[in-house]
Amino acid sequence: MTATPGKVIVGMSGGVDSSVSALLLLEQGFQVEGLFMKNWDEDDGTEYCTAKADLADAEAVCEKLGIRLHTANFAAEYWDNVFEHFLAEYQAGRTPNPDILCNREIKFKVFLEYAEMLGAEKIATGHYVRQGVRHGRPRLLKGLDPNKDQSYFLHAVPEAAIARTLFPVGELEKPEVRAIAERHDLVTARKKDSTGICFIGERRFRDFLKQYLPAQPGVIETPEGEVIGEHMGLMYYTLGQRQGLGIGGLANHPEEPWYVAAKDLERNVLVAVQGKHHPLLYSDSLATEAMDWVAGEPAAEEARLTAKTRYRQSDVPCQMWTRADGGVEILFDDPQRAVTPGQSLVLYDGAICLGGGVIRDTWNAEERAA
RNA sequence: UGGGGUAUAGCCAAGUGGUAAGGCACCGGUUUUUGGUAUCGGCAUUCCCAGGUUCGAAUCCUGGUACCCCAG
Repeated sequence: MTATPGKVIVGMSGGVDSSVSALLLLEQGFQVEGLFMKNWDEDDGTEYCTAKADLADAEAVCEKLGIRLHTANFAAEYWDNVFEHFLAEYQAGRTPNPDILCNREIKFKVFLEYAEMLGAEKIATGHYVRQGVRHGRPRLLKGLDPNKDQSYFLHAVPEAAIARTLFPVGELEKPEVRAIAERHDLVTARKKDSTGICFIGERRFRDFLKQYLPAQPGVIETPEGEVIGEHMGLMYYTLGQRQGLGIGGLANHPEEPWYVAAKDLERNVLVAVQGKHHPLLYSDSLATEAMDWVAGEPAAEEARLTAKTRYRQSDVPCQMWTRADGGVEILFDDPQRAVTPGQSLVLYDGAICLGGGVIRDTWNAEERAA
């Protein structure tokens, strides 16, 4: 179908950010329509209710704004292109970030194609990111509100998809967004921010994973090999984790909490250390799988940049080297806590999000020397 | 069945006559479009049991019980 100039489809989640995005685009003169996606077929009653409530909220907002709301179900694509990878990663002992894939594979691919089919020129989402242009090319920039910046989640989206997307709330801070919603009497104005895996929602994590993967219990050891507890299955734990270890007070050990330092898949042993800043929790270098460059290409073969190893941490200075296999190697100026394989390293040049890749290996200074 | 020691919350552990510290674990809230992290709050009317002394006992006395150590 030929694109209609000025026609934008907004991904409406039923939250305040997408609600205000649609509103702002209308005020800017775009021909706006909404799309509510349901990409997870519920397996229990509780989630069914929240998805239903979200749809109802999206409908209410669209009615208020006088725009049309489409609905679509991409559950098959979500399962094949996001969820199966998610499960495979857990099975391999890593800690995946499904929402990064969800953006690349669903919101900025399937949704974008669907919007094109509806005759839209562009899509829009409620993400807190901005766009800029550098050397004549579109750039993904951090959101203005440092507390809400979501560029980490969009680093794997292709440059071309970013160029066709509008991010109306990226130039705002969250309180302003809520104030705008309040002023226009949108039902989502005071709705709590959603959390949990996108489209799946908040779950009791262990119970959720247990439905898909078999758990193999084993023991928890110190790095010295002392058995100090039992784990319910390595996949339930991630590096740096404190909650859920169930290790109480031990005679001849300090009164400090225990954290996951490593997973020994071969022996099915979880290795824990005591104290939040134990050296074994830190690493100063890493290597990634093949990178996704939202900026189109690596800045250079070697560069001084900043990077995040997880969402909601401030980016820290590092040295980057590209590798022939498409991955990069990173050396941080300062050791970073709980850098976790499966999570993504995302690189920044100032406010520009360059791209990122899944962390494959990590090392500390001693390991590099060896 | 000789001697010695210890019994306080799920765990570690303060407290030796004045009305049960602290930590870990766990549970709940907040933060958060992953998993985590962080943060706030909750968590022993009761100190192995039964008597006794005392105005008052986890603390002193008596008798049990359990576990540990040494020696047999």
